[in-house]
Amino acid sequence: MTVVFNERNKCSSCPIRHRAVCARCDDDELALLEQIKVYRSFEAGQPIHWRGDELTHFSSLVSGIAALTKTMEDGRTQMVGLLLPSDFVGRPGRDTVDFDVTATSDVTLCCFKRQPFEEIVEATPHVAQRMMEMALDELDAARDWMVLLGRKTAREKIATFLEMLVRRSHVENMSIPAIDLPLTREEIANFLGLTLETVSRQMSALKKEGVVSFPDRRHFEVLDLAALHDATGDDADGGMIV
Amino acid sequence: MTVVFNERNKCSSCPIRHRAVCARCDDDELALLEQIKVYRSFEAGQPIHWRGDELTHFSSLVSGIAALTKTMEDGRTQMVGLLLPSDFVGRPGRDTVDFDVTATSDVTLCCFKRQPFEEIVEATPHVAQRMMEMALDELDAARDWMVLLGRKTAREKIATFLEMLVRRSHVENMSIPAIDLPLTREEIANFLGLTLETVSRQMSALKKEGVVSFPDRRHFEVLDLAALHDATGDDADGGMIV
DNA sequence: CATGGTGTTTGATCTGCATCAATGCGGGCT
DNA sequence: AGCCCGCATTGATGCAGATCAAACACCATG
Repeated sequence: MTVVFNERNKCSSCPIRHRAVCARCDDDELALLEQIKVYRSFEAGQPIHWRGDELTHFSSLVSGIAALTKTMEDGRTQMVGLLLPSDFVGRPGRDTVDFDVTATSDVTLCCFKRQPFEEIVEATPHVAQRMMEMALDELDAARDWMVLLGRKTAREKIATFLEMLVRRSHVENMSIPAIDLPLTREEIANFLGLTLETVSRQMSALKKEGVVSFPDRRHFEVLDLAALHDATGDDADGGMIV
Repeated sequence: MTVVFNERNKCSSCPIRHRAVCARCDDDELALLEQIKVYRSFEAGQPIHWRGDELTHFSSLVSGIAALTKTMEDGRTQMVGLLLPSDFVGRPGRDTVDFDVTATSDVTLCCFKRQPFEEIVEATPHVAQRMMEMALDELDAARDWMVLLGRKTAREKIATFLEMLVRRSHVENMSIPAIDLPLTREEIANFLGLTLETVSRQMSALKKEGVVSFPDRRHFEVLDLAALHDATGDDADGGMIV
């Protein structure tokens, strides 16, 4: 399971770094987690996990971006999840996943060996509960995503995607900083069920309209947040949870 | 959470009817569940639950079909889940859902009052574990669905949908019985991210090719299972879990 | 048996996005 | 500097599926 990024997942004070696992753990439990913890690094583009392979670790993303993708026989691929720092990968009770996990930028993971981790999950209700909470968050995100894929126009898809990035980057100051655009055009296309050309065209259109600007390929700034939101097709408070 | 229909969810011997809840419960736990159980009926087309309303019950579907849908401001709607008999609705730890639940045929639900049910979930690890298992099944289904919505052609969508119904109806004898087609063309369209006209056209095409036949609006027969599978775009053993 | 209503099929046309193709841009290398 | 290579943009064209519109099947009801 992967999990949405939001404030409540963060836990900067903890060695394991993620409230997902540790917020309510006592010292003994934390010590246990420390024992089975191991860091792993991946370069941009490197596969983290192949579809169908045994999942030997649960892990949480410390830095970088990773993508969950499914690919059809003929090569069409669809992203089915996007991992940002503090997101979690793992499926209690399952030992495989049927999608690929790939690092789209340099990634470091904090991994927990599967078996001991599952024992902790089973033994401590609050951890099990947290895992359930994360699974449900993920499910909500997947459902919003389904609306996007099934019913939104290319323009709406792009606007929704950019707005999601704005929300996830939760900018405190209102100084319109450049926001990280962590994927290539092709990856964005696979995320949104489009082609890279359409992604590029729609971004150009939004730029021409003065809604956003792109200082470079890997960043963007929102110039008119209201206009961006209008373009998403979402109602006032709704939108993707991802 | 809703959950996929498959054999392991069924539990015909049990009063609550669903292994989802009861398979590993002892007599005391079953008695407890019996106490908080109440049946509710809905007519075809009737709303079971509105988006945002408080979820007062967990329930499992005893008979009929229900759909989870999300609707955009301008009326575009996308189905994000389909409930068949033995499927489960409920989200441990959450009290609302952000989609509508509607009966698409006459429906009876076996409902459990929320609070006592959650207490049971918290107290009995194997029930909590089963809930997690169901959430993950659902997540897998949602992800397959995302590939369908984002990357498949209309023809592939229809074929995948029909094949899913075949799988879920798990026909024992090979006598090609008429399989239930539990949705209107419009509902199928909302399921697949298409228009009803396109659904109708693609079904006609498959009929003309001798892949399937439609004895009436609400049933179909598979004449050439291999051809149907070829049309899905899935590889040999893959496909939707739903 | 006509009547109306709902859901379905089929046809004609339009259009948004995919596809094919060329050009542009920036960053790393020799 | 000059070159290349990966990625991005932009243009021209085609097509799958949407949209608009009409006919049709089925069922209930008077």
